[in-house]
Amino acid sequence: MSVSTVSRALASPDQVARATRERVQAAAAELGYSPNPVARSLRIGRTSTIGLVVPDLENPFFTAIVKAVEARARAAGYSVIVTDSEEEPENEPGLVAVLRRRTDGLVLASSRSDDDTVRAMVGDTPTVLANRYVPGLPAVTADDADGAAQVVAHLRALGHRRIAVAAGPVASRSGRQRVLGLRAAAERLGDVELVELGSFPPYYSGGAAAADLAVACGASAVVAHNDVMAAGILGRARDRGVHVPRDLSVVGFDDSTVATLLSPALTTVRVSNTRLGRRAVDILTGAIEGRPHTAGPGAPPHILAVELVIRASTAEPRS
Amino acid sequence: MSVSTVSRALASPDQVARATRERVQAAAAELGYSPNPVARSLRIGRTSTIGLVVPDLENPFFTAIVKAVEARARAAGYSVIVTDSEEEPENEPGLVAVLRRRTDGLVLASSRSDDDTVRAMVGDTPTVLANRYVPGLPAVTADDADGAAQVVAHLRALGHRRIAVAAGPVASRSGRQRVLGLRAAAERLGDVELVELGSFPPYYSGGAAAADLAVACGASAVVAHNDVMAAGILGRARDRGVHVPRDLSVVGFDDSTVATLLSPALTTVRVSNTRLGRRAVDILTGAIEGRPHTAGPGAPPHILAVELVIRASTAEPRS
DNA sequence: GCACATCCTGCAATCGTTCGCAGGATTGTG
DNA sequence: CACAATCCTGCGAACGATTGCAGGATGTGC
Repeated sequence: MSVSTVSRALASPDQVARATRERVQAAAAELGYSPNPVARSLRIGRTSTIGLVVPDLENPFFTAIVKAVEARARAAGYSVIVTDSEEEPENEPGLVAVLRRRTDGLVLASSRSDDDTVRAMVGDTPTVLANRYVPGLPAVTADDADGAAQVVAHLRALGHRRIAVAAGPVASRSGRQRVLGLRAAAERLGDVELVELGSFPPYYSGGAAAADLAVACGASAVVAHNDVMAAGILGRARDRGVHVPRDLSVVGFDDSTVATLLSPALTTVRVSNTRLGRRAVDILTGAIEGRPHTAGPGAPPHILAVELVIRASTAEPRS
Repeated sequence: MSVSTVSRALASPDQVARATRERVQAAAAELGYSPNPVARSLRIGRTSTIGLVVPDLENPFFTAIVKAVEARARAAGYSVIVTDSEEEPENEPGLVAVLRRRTDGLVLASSRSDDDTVRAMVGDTPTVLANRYVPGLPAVTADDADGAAQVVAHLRALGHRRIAVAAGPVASRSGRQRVLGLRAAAERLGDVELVELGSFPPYYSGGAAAADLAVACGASAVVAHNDVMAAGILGRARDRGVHVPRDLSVVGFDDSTVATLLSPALTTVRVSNTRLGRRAVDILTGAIEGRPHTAGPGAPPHILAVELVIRASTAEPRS
């Protein structure tokens, strides 16, 4: 029996006679044989592997993406090579360059590089952007602006009229969208005043710093760029004897795992990175396998709905 | 010029004349050529890729390992394929089977499978266990027992004499080691009494459940299996009006990112999964590249020292 | 019994490298 | 100038699969 027959028996069973096929399969099972994926990749030109680049593998915001991407890719028969750009834009091209050679396509999460650099480094490799938009490339993002609008509506309904914003890094797409969304919503409503603070580093320390400014400016509520900063606000407020939510309402973004761990549990905008990651993989595998593009070039980004999760850190203002 | 010359010019520059070498390198730079890693892997029989299996890619305990493994592997010229076993032991053999074919070696973090299954599924693939020990396989673990001893010493020094333990899953190696270590330390000291509660699921909810039992049993301090459970204890204590640390001291394990986010900030045993992941990769790449084994078969596991980080959740007991 | 269609199977090329081997070019030495 | 030693370079065979193509075996109909 020749290797070609074996190959066919395993890969396209209907092309070989039943007797032969069964003989092959029995032998394969007995010997524990399975085709060498490296050789297979070389011949067919596909590796069944995708690459994922994130700025920080330990940041809960990204770990949710990693988990979702890995799960979805595995379900679709792909392995995932992950890399950490360590928040440095200049690391990205190098990482992408090695990934392009070993994978069939890429998911770039929150790329910190500018539009042209992104386009140049991915070249013609099938690529999907997550939480980032570059004209000409498929992308999936959360509807941060809408989340911001929901936050403003929620706080206003509770009676807040003066709301502080603890902004995150300006380089972050979602950071900008969130501030823009809050600003737009406040203007639309007319009777709520927005006090923009920052920007702050998106860590606990940044939140702590913002807390003092928020209290000082007389706001009855503060919206943080993300949950971790909200944690910093909570911690600093407690240290200063400012009671949350009685004296100050606090809202986060992301609904990361810490949101429920804090006390009071955090009111936050849930951006489902699980869905985001899944969707990115679906689009990517579609492009790789040549299925009709859900996202042609020039298509708008897929925007996922977000959801305001109300917990214990927001309440009516005191007076 | 033949392909072999090009190959040599790029891979082993000293084997080709300087003039040719420079000509090749110039051309390669101009055309943006680099050898196809897939073909290379096929020929030399190595993929420069390692596989990493973790029970949950989103659990902060493991994300620290993922981050460290990826960083160290990248520095050593390897890519990392990650997979999530979803806390199901029965998923592991399948994942390992596909990884073995595509990678040069594996890191198995906190494998949930029993010893024989672990040995069988990895076969002769170079493998390093992280936070798990199976006789005959290289392993690196944290010194949980010592961490437990440090906790007991700390609490006893503060004046605690009745300490509750909120145990985690019995299937977890570190879970067992921690309880065993606490028990041994208490017995050694003689004058502190250990009240063992649980086991509980290692989540916020498990901690909350443990909190009530701890308060009821009259302990002045409680040691949780990990930081997330400690967060649950903190949250439940606040809801019930039990003040931490005045009425109850709380200690966690892991020093994960949440430890500092909580308030009061958590006293916890820092097990450096960064060092753990790094060390695992060092041993693995050593084995792959045939360097003198730091860990021969039958060698004891590498045990990393841990460190008690004292923050605000422990204090002298009230009376 | 023959022509023809159908179905399988094997041959051989191919994917893009690496590397042992041999031979040509170059250099050095007497 | 002859000869040996040294140094490069190219040839061609792997690595382990997939797949177009051709031909042998088998089956069908008349």
